[in-house]
Amino acid sequence: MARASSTARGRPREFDAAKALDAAVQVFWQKGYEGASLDDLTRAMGINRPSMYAAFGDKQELFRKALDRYAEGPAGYVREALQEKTARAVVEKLLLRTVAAVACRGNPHGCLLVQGAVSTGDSSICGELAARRELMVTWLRRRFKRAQSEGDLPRHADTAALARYVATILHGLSVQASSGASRKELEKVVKVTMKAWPG
Amino acid sequence: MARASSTARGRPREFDAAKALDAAVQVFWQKGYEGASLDDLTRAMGINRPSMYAAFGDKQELFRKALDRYAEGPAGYVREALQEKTARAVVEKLLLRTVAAVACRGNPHGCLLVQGAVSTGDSSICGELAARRELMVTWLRRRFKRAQSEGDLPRHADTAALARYVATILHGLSVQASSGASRKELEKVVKVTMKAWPG
DNA sequence: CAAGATTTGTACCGGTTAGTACAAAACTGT
DNA sequence: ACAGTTTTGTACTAACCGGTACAAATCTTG
Repeated sequence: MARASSTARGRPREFDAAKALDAAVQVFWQKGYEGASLDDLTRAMGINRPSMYAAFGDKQELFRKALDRYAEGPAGYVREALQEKTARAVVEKLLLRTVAAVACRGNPHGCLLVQGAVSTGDSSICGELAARRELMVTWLRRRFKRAQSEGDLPRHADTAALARYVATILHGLSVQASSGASRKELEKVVKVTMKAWPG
Repeated sequence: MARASSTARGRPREFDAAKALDAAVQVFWQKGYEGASLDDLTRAMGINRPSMYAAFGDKQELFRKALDRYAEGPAGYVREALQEKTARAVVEKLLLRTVAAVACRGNPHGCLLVQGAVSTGDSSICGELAARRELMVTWLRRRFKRAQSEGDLPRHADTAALARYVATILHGLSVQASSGASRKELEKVVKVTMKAWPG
């Protein structure tokens, strides 16, 4: 781990770690955790195996770092969406940006947190992904409670149920995209959802 | 392939092919296509490898037969649900039975069509699953069109969008279940969905 | 120019994968 | 009883998996 930039000793690395990680994200995104072999990964990253291990650790660690990177990059819109003014605006922005992300040309179809592995032999990875998906439910529930206290969501609304409902659609959109649904089709799904939204 | 029951010649097989296939369904359901190794499968099926190959073909064929079996068995409720009298009843029954199926104790959490593989190195399997998931959208769209002609769904409703919407929730429920959501939580999601359903 | 530190490329390791060859076993028809 | 047919169990293959040993290459420090 880079010694605080004091002075880098030894042979300097010849690749951009951030770019390499982005490439790894793409591979995991497309092939999932188990489907992505180290050959796939290192080829896409443009580095050889020992360089990968030195820079990122083993495959699991690389995957976790890819998840972090994904959350900041391609899925960075989630934090933005949660900051919208009303619960309705939060949901609409979250869903529309998700549609744009999962049905985008140039990117693998679907969400990495779903594509990565919904079931696998590696229960550690499976649990990690489940936990990260559950985080979305927690964020939504908190945001909806705030919305209640701010008056833009009915007081009788079941915030936990609504949060789970939105997360269900969110992850459902990912599956639809990986089934080949187009962006326009999924935008209609968002339209249907919003028409029914309380408030 | 069994010669029409004329007279079975040669050594008779010592296992029940249907039971063995059911066991394979369970393994694929729990571990996904790639995660399920032939050792896992044959062990659960109670047979050895050559017997499996002779009876079911290679791993892909076994998986396809497991999908067929799944559609008739654990997911057999889908056909029933589509025969309900109104679109609303169809959706409610479909979603509630899905919740019961994906969050059931004793069965792997989630739906085989999602758990099986949403992304994998084997694009053939991935496409097969995507196609089977898409079938659900087709069935729903047809059913909703019928509902329109029968008057229990508004004529201005976008049947394609509604079908995609319900399929989105359906597959989303599977992801939620594999993230650890309880049956009660998911039943609340269905409640939220139905409250917003037109008609 | 050395000495120490770090990265890079090659080549390998043991373990696991899907798939199969082959012979023994268990049946039916003659 | 014998020939023909099919299943069963063992043992194997070739390819691939994640991970690593090792030496050459490239840097900073003294």
